[in-house]
Amino acid sequence: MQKMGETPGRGRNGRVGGAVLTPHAARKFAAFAGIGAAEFDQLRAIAQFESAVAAGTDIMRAGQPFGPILLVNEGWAVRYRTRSDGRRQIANFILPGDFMCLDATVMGHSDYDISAVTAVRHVSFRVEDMIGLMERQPILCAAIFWCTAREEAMLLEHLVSLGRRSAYERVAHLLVELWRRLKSLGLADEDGFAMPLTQELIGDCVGLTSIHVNRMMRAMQADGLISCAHRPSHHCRILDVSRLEAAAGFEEGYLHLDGMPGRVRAAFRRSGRTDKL
Amino acid sequence: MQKMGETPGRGRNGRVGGAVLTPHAARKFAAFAGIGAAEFDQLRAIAQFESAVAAGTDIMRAGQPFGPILLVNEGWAVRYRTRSDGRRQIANFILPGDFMCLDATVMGHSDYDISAVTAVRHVSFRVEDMIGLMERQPILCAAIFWCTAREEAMLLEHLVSLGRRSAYERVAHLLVELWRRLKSLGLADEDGFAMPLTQELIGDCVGLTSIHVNRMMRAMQADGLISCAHRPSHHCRILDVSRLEAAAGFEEGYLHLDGMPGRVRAAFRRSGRTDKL
DNA sequence: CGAATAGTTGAAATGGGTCAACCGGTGTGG
DNA sequence: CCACACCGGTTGACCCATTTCAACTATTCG
Repeated sequence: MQKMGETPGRGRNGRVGGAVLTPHAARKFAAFAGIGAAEFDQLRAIAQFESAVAAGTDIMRAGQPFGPILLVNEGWAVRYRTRSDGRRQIANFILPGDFMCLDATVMGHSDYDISAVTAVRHVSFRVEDMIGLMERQPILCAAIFWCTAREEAMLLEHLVSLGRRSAYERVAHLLVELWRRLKSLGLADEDGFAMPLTQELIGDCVGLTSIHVNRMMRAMQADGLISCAHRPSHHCRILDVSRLEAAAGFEEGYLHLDGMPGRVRAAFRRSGRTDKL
Repeated sequence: MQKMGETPGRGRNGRVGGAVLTPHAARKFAAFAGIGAAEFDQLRAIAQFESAVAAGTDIMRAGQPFGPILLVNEGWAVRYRTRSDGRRQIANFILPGDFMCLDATVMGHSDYDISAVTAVRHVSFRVEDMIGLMERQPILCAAIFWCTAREEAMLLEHLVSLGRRSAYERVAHLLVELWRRLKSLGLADEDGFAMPLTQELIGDCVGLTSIHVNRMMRAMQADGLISCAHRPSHHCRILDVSRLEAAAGFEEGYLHLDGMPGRVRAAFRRSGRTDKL
């Protein structure tokens, strides 16, 4: 969590207005909200430019007024809160295709920090543009509402972990969740994924000491559930998915992989005006 | 958490279409989103009827398809998740003026349970009506979005409690939060509030045993921070607000008492069509 | 080469859980 | 009207999961 500031970098594809979006968000919208390419293009049209920030950079700071809404093209970020004594609690990890600062649409300032875990590339949307689009295209409004509802569902499951799961279960649950999310993005293999998190980040996420996270992960290795390699590129391999999920008490319902129900989609489309851009 | 079912009761004021809404929601909307009486009346117009349920009744069950969106007129409810082994984690307490099942606008089924802590009166909104209204009146859409964003902010603070606060701090924090919320509704005195929660509910909220909640509350009494009376009507008196808040590590920012920023309000109103009901 | 970062391991301390008993009020049925 | 059961709160003794403190290793970076 270091110096603020981003390389406004409009990288290799950084034209203003209609910046390049990585396909993750489009796939997510298509799968869950039935958003077609034509509709998604309207979102793409108001994208401002792409920025690239280095690992460790602060992207948003608690108490500060919101800037633009951001959509991650590549890389991992963390959203967290810091207590006055310096102890930290991570709310969630932000992966490609996830929005950051969506609540800028209705709130003046942030009550959380976000910083880049790995190098991150993201595009910006002006709040006013986003509001305008949501009004013109109710189905996109629904899709964005869906994103926040799903995020809240994941936050609730996280709460269950902290309140009612053992240390072993918490770590296992986090690993399964990350793997599932990455797999749905096409960013994980069948048996594991590239793991950029330190044990300290994991601890700050699941409410444990990094030391105890270490012990739990070594226990899981001893139990034949996972195997982790740090060098050269941190990788986490899941040796037995079903046993790991059982150990975590994992139930996938909260990920809402079933998408938006038809009747809702219909209600939102009824007055959609696809013509009027 | 007992039998499902509500008395469709359209109580003493239960006409269909424009049921009576208690002023809590209107005040909340006015204070935070700048929603005027005329705009709020459009919400009132699509309210279906009022229902009354007894304490302990299940209002929503995890895995079930959503019914209508509900707005609490009176009473307390809990939203929680139950693990397969029966352990329970409470997400939040629902007070007068709060919506329930707002995510029915974009999700098919619930991943949480809600049940009535006290007797509860609430009004229903058909999902389709709510979607229609949000499209016609962007500023009401914003207000509802604001409700969910604020709920998420409170959930995040709750996560901080479970992950990074001691038992004593957690209980203190919950008490302060409840008192503040009730006070902003005009439902608490300067020095305390009527407390319908059992120590078991408090424990399920803050991730502790009811036994340990008891110890913490007695310690807080011994420390001169609070004083609780069970009979006849459970009441919690706060003896020293600032010391209690200090003990809790309470920072009010996450309650977002400052409301929606003007520029957002302006953006949402720009295309508002107040005429077209 | 030396410093900083991440992981690993052990021993001791502790916060909160578990088990068990008891109390007081309230409601119910005989 | 009383006896009894039940629920919620209260307290104590003991136990164990996780933290804390401390040391050591391997690796990367300047």
